[in-house]
Amino acid sequence: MTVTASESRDAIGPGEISSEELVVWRMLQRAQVRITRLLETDLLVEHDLALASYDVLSQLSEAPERRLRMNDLAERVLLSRSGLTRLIDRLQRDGLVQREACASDARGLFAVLTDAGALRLAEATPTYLRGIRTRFLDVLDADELRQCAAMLTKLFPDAAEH
Amino acid sequence: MTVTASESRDAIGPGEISSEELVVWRMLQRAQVRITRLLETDLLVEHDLALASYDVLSQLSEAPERRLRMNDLAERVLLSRSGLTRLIDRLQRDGLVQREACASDARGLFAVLTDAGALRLAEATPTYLRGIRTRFLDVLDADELRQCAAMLTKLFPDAAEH
DNA sequence: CTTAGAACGTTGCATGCGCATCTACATAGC
DNA sequence: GCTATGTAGATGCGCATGCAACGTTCTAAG
Repeated sequence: MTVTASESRDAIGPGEISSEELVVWRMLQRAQVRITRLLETDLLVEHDLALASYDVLSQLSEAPERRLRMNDLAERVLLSRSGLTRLIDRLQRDGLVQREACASDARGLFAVLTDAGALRLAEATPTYLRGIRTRFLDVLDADELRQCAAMLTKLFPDAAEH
Repeated sequence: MTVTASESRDAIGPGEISSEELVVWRMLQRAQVRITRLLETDLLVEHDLALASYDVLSQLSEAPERRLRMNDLAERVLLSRSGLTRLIDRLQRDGLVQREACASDARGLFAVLTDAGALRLAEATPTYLRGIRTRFLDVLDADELRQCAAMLTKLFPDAAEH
């Protein structure tokens, strides 16, 4: 079952995938995990803020009236509804976010960014941007960045939203 | 820290990052998370195998004598040592892997792929390859794949190993 | 109006992970 | 040889997450 790249362009299994292609996928996985971890530890060390928390604050700060419905927010930060419930619990406990009822739908709640949350976000943002720049953007030139964007758009046509 | 100014006309913060660049990063995050989740649920549904478990089996199958030191394996699958200890516990309980002492270093252990593990891997591999192909490889053409590989190599020069 | 079904958010539960710590062994310095 | 430091792997613990189930509220069919 060892994947020996004997046949150059040949299929190595039912998937018709060359070993070079597989390597690209593995590299992508490794790169993404490693960059994300570096970013997260930066935020944790310098601002005691998890990456998921940063994402929530960031999304809220860009939303109209600094508020989003729980469901909507969960989708944007790629969390399950229950996961977001707990995360908002923590952020609310820390005073960075608060819940507000929704007038038009009694089932719904808004997560609203507080002033303290906006401040915390502003403090952490330089760290976040620096991390992305040094680990990702600086390494690629303008052409590569365009190519990257094009590929990502093909991979997930709706990924550009938000 | 190297400031290789990406020459962005509309720098938006202390990090000198344009909003387009930030969007690329967000898209990358979203794409990676979503592809990984789809892949994982495929494996879980069809073979009751987590992605991390698949990675372990896969790495072992490619290693000489189907065995790797715990430490080495942990690095390859991007897991902490304790995380790998528990994962190998589970795989061993399921008979897919077993631990063997290391002759040259009494502290060390090998994780060894069993025949049952190799079989399970063989069963799951078509699902895995199909997922990567349909969600990733099929979407990109040969040029894009080369560009992708080039970028990843720049991002992590050592990411190509294994 | 009534009722069935869907949607929103929360909760119980199980899981999987990382950090700090521990023990056993290895290696360098004396 | 003997001690000090480092390394391999396991363990206690806490935390974050997802799934399934629940109550509440909205919506559509009759």
